[in-house]
Amino acid sequence: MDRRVYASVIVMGQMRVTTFNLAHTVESAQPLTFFGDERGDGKGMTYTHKNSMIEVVQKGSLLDYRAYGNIKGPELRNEVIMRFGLGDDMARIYKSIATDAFMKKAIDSYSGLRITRNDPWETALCFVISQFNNVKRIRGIVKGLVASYGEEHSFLAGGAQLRFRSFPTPESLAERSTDDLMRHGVGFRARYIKKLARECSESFDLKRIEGEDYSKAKEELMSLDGVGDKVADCILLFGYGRLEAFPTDTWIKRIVEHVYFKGRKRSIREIHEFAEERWGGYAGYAQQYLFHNARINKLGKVLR
DNA sequence: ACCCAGGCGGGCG
DNA sequence: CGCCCGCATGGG
Repeated sequence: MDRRVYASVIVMGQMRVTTFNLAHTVESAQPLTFFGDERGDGKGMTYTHKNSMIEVVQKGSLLDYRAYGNIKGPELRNEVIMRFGLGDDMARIYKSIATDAFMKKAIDSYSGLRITRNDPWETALCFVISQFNNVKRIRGIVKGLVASYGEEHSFLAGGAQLRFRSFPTPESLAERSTDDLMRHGVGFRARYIKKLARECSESFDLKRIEGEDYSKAKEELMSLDGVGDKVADCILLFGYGRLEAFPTDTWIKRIVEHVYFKGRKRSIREIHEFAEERWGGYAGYAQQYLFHNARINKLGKVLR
C-alpha cells in the first residue's frame, strides 16, 4: 500500500448557519454516519473528502471548518455547504412538507437535520452494504473497508502527525477477492460489492446519472447487481441530491401505513405514489425526518 | 435459544 | 404484477 506524505497544509474558515443541527444530521444514518467520525459531544465530526480530511465543529449558529490536504479555501467552503445541504431553504421545505401533526412533530424534534450530499460511488457502496443489516454493523463494515483498502495520507499538523485513509476507490475494491471482502463481515453482500466496484470502475459511468431525469436514473442504478428500489433511492437522495427520492425501507413502510393509512398494508409502489402526491419534490426530506424520528424513538416495535 | 437489522434476486403462480 | 424464500453476521 503506497502512502502519501504532505507538509502541513491546513485551510480553515467559519460560516454562519441557521436551521442546521450537525448531530441530528450525522446521526440519521446517512453516508457520513457510516464513514465519518463524530466527536464525543456530538458537536463536531471529521470525514474524508477526496484526499483531504475535513473537520467541522458547530457552535450554535457558527460552523467552524478546517481541512488537512490539498484543498483551497473557496473549494473547502463550497464542499462544506454542499456536503451538509446548507444551500437548502429549510423554511420553504418545512412549509411544504409539514402538512400534518405527525410530520410537524418530527420536524420540531429534529429541526436542522439536513440531507447531506455525498459522492455517488461512496453512497452506493454504503447502501449496498446497508441491505438486510443494521446501522451499527454497516458503520463497522464501512470503516473496516476504509481502514484496509483506503489510500493512506499523512500530514504534519502543529508538530503532530495526522494520519487517515481516504475512501477506497472502485478500482481498489474491484481487485479484491470475495473472500477478502468476506473477512470484513460483509457476508452475502461480497459478490454485490465486487460486481459494483468492477462495474463502477469499468463500464458504469456514475457521472452520467447526473443529467438524467429521476425515473431514468433510478432504472439505470437498479441495473446494478445488489441495487434495488430502496438502495437506488438512497443513492439518488444522498449521492445526487435528488430530493424527490423517497427511500422506502421497512421502517418507512410501517410508519407510512400506520400514520397515513390507518395501519392498512400498502405495497412499496403505493407508498411511492403516496409520497410523491403528498410531499412531491421534497419527499426525500419528509422521508429522512420520518425515518430518524422512528428509529431514535424505536417506533418500529410500537407499530408492529 | 431466538429475533432482528435503512433489501435484493430469483422462482413461482 | 404479488408473494415467498434464502441469505452472512453480530448484537439485543
